[in-house]
Amino acid sequence: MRAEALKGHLDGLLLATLEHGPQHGYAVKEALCDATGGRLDLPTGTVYPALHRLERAGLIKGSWSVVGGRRRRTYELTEQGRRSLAGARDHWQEFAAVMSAALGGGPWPATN
Amino acid sequence: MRAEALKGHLDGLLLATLEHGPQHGYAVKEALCDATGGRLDLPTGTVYPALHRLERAGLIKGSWSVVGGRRRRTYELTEQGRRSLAGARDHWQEFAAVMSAALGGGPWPATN
DNA sequence: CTCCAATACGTAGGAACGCTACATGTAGCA
DNA sequence: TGCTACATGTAGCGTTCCTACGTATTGGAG
Repeated sequence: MRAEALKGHLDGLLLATLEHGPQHGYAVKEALCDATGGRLDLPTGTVYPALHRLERAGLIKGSWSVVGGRRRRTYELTEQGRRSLAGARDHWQEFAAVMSAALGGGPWPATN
Repeated sequence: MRAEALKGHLDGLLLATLEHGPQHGYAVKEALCDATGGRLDLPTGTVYPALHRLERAGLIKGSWSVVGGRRRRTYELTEQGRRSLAGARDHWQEFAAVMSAALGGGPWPATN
């Protein structure tokens, strides 16, 4: 998967992962990997800065804890984050429609 | 549409537009605008550098001409460009599948 | 005749993003 | 002892698209 392809779409993925409940960064990364059958195995250098960015933006809220001797920062969606996730889903629909219209080769990936 | 969303996906769109036949830059921009119902109205400062990039990469081939007193650079797909377009479509399918799997809220945009 | 929009090309500079590479530290197993 | 998995973090880089210009022609509105 091309690196640039993800740009602008990562935030939505992270928010969507946190929608299932509070998670720490490493768990988010693993959850995304699992949800996509290993096709989206993000480097930690991508995940952590993105989470920091989301927290600065007020879309998620983090809190430190220690589990099994390891420190964790657990994040959960804020109300604003929930709204942003809904917006991200809308934007994705829009973007996918535009891409499919312009890229051609079958409007929607049929059954795939 | 968020600016970042397009990153990494523009090349495929340009190649797909040129698949219908040779076009000059401005016409490509207009064609994309039309194909998407005006939802993708790219600035020329995005289109021209992208075409230059594709030409440098050997995916398209340009040639100058003059029509109605205006100089035009008409581009057409190279064989390599055709292969790259096929790859771009595959990558888009893959990417869209990953996004839908992780973003949730209905695997495919249903009937939309 | 003048002005402006549309057509048609171009570049410079900036902002944003994700990745690579590295650093730190714990737990657990061979 | 050494390695892997877990868990977090930052600095710097490369790519990409956008904004804001600049140039030039054609043709229509006023």
